[in-house]
Amino acid sequence: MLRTHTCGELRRAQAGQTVILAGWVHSYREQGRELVFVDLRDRYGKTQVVFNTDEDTRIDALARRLRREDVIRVEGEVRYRGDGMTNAKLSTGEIEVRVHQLTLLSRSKTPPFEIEGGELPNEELRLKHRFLDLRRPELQRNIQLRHDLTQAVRSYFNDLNFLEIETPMLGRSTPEGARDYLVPSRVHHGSFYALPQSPQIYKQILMVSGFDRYYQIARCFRDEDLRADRQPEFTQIDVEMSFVQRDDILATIDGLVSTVMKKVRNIDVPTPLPRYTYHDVMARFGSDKPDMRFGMEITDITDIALASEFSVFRGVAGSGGFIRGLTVKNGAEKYSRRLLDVDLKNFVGDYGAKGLAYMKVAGGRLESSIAKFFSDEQQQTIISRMGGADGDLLLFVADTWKVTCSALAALRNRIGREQQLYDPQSFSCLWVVDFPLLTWNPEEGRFDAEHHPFCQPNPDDAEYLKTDPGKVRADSYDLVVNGYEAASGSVRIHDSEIQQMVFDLLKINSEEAERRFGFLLEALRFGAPPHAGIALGLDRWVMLLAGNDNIREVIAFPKTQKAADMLTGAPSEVDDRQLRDLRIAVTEQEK
RNA sequence: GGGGUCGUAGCUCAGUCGGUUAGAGCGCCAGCCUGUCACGCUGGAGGCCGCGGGUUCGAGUCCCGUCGACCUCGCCA
Repeated sequence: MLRTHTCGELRRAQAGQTVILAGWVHSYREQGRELVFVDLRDRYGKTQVVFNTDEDTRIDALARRLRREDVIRVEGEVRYRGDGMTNAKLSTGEIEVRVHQLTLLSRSKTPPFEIEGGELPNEELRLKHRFLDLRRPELQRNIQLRHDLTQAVRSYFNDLNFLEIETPMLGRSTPEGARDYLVPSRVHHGSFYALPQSPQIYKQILMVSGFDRYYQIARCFRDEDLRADRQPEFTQIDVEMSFVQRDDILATIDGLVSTVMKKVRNIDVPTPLPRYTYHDVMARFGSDKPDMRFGMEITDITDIALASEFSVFRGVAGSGGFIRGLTVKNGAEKYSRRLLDVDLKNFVGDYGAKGLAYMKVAGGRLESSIAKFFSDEQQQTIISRMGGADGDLLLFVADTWKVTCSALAALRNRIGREQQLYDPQSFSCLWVVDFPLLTWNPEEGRFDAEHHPFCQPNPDDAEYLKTDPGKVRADSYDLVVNGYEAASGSVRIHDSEIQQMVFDLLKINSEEAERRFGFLLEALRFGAPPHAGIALGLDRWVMLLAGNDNIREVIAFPKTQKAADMLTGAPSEVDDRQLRDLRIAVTEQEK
C-alpha cells in the first residue's frame, strides 16, 4: 500500500505516530521561504500536512513547487496542532502531519475550474471534465449515496429470499412504447437487436420458470427526448413476484421504501403508504403524480359557470368542458396584473389552456374584470366552495378535462414552489391505483395500453372488457414521491385468453401478436403462475434523497440533452470498415 | 418537431443609446511573508466577444443563419 491512513481518519489519538498519506493537493499555502501548508485531499476527507526546514530542506524545495491537484505521497509524524491552532471545519482539524518525506506521484495541469468553492461552471464544461467534476464533494456524496441505496436495496430483497437475475441487453425490438436503441447484427445482415426499455418480458418469463421472487438493478434504454429527470439510459430496480396480488406488491415496496429511507438517510416513512385512486388525484390535483407536500387542491365550478352570464365559461361548460380553479391563499397581493396576464397566462398556455381567468377575494366579494358576470349568490358559492378568504387569489382554467388537469397541475406545482408552501426537505410518498387500462386513440381508431399490453384488467371490471373497454380499470399502481413518478407496476395477465382479449382491443391481431410477443404468449401457455411486479427509478430516487432536481447530479457519466457524452464524444462516426461488416450505408438527410 | 434562456479572459460575470485602448472577482505566473487553513501583500500575463454572413463611416452591442449547453411542450407502453 502506498498509504497507511486515509485523509479523513487521523485524530489527536494518533499523535506521535508515523503515517503515510497519499492524495490530491487541495490547497497550498506558502508562509515564508521555509514553511508550507498543504491540505491533502482524498475521498475520505482532508488532512493538513506541513513542510518545514526543521525537518529536511531538500524536501522543502520540492514542496514549494507543488500545485493544486498534484498527487503526492507524504510520510511524516502526526502532531497535535496546539491550542488555538486547530481547525473545527475539518474532521482531522486537531492534527497535522509534519512531513519527513515527500513523493510527487503525478503532476496536474491547472484545472479549468475550481474543485471546491467558487461558482459552478456551466454544465458543458463540467461534463467535458467529468473526472474533475466528480472530485467535488457534492458529487462524491451523491455517488456514495447511490451506492448506499443500491446496497440497501439488495440487502432488503436478499433478506426476503429474492434472487437477483440478469437479463439480456441485446434483445428483440418490440415496437410498442418508446423508441428503441438498435444494435446491428454482423452475423444476421439487416437484423437488429434492441437494447431493453425494461426487462419486462424476461422477468415475466422468469416467473413462468418458477423464480417466484426476482429483482434486478437493471439498466434500461429509451431513445426519447430528455428532461431534467430523464436520461436515455437509466437504472431501474426491477421486481417481479409470483403467487401474489396487488397488495402484496404494495406491501413489499412499502417495506423497501421505509427500510431504505431509514437506512441511507435516517428518514422515517410511515407505512402503509397512503393510496389514492387515479380518478381522485386527477380531480383533486390534475395529475397522476401529485406533489402532496402541500394542499391547494383543484375546485370545480363548472355548474356555477354554466349558470353565469360569462359567455367564455358558459361556452366551455355548455360544450362538455370544465371550469376548474385553484385558491392561492393570500395571493391577491403577490401576483401583479402583469404576472397574471402575461407570465401565468403564457405558462398555462404551454399546457394547451387558451386563457387564465382570475379573481381576488376582497370584502367578502369577488374582485375581477369578470366578477360582474356572476350574481351575488354565485360569487358567494364560488368563495365558499373554494375556501376563499379576503386576500386570496382564485385562478381558473376553462377547457377540456385533460387541459384543465395538466394546466392546473403545472400551475399548482409552480405556485407551491414559488410561494414556498412546503418544506423542500420533506418527503411525501403515496400510491396511485386504479389507472384506466386503456385510453382511446382517435387517430388510430383503437385503444392504447395505458401501462403496457400485459397489464391485468381489474377483475371487478371484467364485464366492461366487452361492453365498455374505456371504463376498465387496470390492476396497476404507481409510486409517487414529491410529484415524481418513482415506480410503476401492475399485476400481469397470466391467462392467454385474457391476453388475447386485450390484444384485440389494442387491435393487435393474433398473427402480429405471435410475431411480436409469441415467445411470451407461448410461455404463458405452459403453466404461468399469477404474477405481478413493479420497477422503481433508481436514479430519481437517489436524486430525491440527494435533495436535487436534476438526475445528472446522481449519475457518474450522464449524457446531455441531445444524448451526447461530452467526455468521450459519443455518439461518434465509425470506420467504413465497421459499416461494411454490418452492411450498413449512411445516407444523406432528406430535406 | 415547437417555445424559452444562455454563449465576452482558464472560471463566474459586467459591458449604458452602435463610438477611444473590452473590465471586475476568482484562478494562473513571479516576488515577499515562519502558523496558515477562502492566508495576506506587491507586480504580471492572459480576449477569434461561440461560428458564418449582413446592415453601418464604425458591431461585443442591431439583423439573418448556424453550432452548442440548459429549461420546457410534444414524446417517454
